Amino acid sequence: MVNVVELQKQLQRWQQSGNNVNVDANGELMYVKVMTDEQLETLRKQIAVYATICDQLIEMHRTLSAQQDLAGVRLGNLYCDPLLTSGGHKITSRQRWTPTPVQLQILERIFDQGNGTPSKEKIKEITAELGQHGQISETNVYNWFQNRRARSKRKLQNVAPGNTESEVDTEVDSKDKKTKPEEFLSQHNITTSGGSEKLCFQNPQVYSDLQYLN
Amino acid sequence: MVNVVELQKQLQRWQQSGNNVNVDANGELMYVKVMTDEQLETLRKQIAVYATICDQLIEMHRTLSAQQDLAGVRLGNLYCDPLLTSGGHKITSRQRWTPTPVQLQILERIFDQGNGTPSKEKIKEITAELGQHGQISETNVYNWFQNRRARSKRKLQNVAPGNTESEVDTEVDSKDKKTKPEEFLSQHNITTSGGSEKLCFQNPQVYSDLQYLN
DNA sequence: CTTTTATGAATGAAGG
DNA sequence: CCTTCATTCATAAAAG
Repeated sequence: MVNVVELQKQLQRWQQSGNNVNVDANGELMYVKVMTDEQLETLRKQIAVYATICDQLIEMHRTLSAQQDLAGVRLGNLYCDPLLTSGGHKITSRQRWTPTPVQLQILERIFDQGNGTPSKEKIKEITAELGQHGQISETNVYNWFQNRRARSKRKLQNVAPGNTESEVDTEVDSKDKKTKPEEFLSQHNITTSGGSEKLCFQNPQVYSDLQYLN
Repeated sequence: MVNVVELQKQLQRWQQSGNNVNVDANGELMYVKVMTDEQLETLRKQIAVYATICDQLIEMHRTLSAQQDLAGVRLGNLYCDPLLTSGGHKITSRQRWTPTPVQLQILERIFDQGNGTPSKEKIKEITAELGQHGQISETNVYNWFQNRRARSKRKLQNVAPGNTESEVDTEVDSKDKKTKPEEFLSQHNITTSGGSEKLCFQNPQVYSDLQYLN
């Protein structure tokens, strides 16, 4: 196991050690530090490992944060004001559509008309109408109806059941929120391309003293 | 600007350069490589930068993927409730497959390769590969590709108007998923603790030739 | 300000 | 393929 966080320390130790020698390289005298081939190879390997880690992390980040990152890009119109920037507050606040009271009213009315099938055509019409009362997109309308139907349906299920069975138990079950994310790292040990050594992050050190974007 | 990906190359160049000299260090002759203090300091700085990047990425990853990641990691995937005998209380956990970060990454990569043909054979292969990173079935893979294609296709809707207007309309493009995440990195230039240099990733190199966990 | 709730959005799966 | 549904995630809004 090559511990990554040791890389710097090791180099530093070497740098501060007494490996200084006088060298007569090109005919003149130089004062340099010396590294054996073995030391050099070790260093090279470790750097390679570092590079691999960075690549992996970048890729993971890209995949995982696709939506969030995109959020900043995709909704070009969010009134995401130029953030206060004073306290290092959140930079990319994902903005989601919120229907205005008028829009909501219209939507509810349409929904109550029973036309359970908001076809593409309908969606366009509705969107156009609501657009006069605030910014909106067809996707918003589509989602609204989807959610509206699903939730009204679920509501009925909760009230209706002559629940003789121990069936419906989880209505509010999925409310756990504060799970800690430490574990993920333990799954990402990797192997250096040039060797068979494994490496891992030393959590306490890696997670501490972090001061980014500042 | 110190480009991080140059670190390895630079070291390699140095390693292969003709800096070999005979040194009389301790009274015996050694054949070693030589680094000037300047070179060494440069290397040290770059490694420090690397470390900082890793830390930042880890932290960002942790922050951004807190919930999602955990979902995948903490309970692998659908976890069969073996506790069903203990009391009649069944734990209705998740019944649907959720790709782990690694799986998702692989899937995205395959998808991006343009081979829009998830043939039977391919599916089997992919499933086998992904199976090493978490439970998965061929159906999962099939569905994933179906959904992925269908939904990425849907981003081609309101493109009709040659909308040169400064109209605040672009909410509809929220369906695009393939926007490049380059930007996120540009926001995370950092400063080395010992200096004032900035650094950034050279995207093409960093994002390419990634072959991890293999 | 912190916690809780309501709800817009994302996505795996099913049906045709 | 496309549409639709069920479930889950994330966040604006409300409550404390």
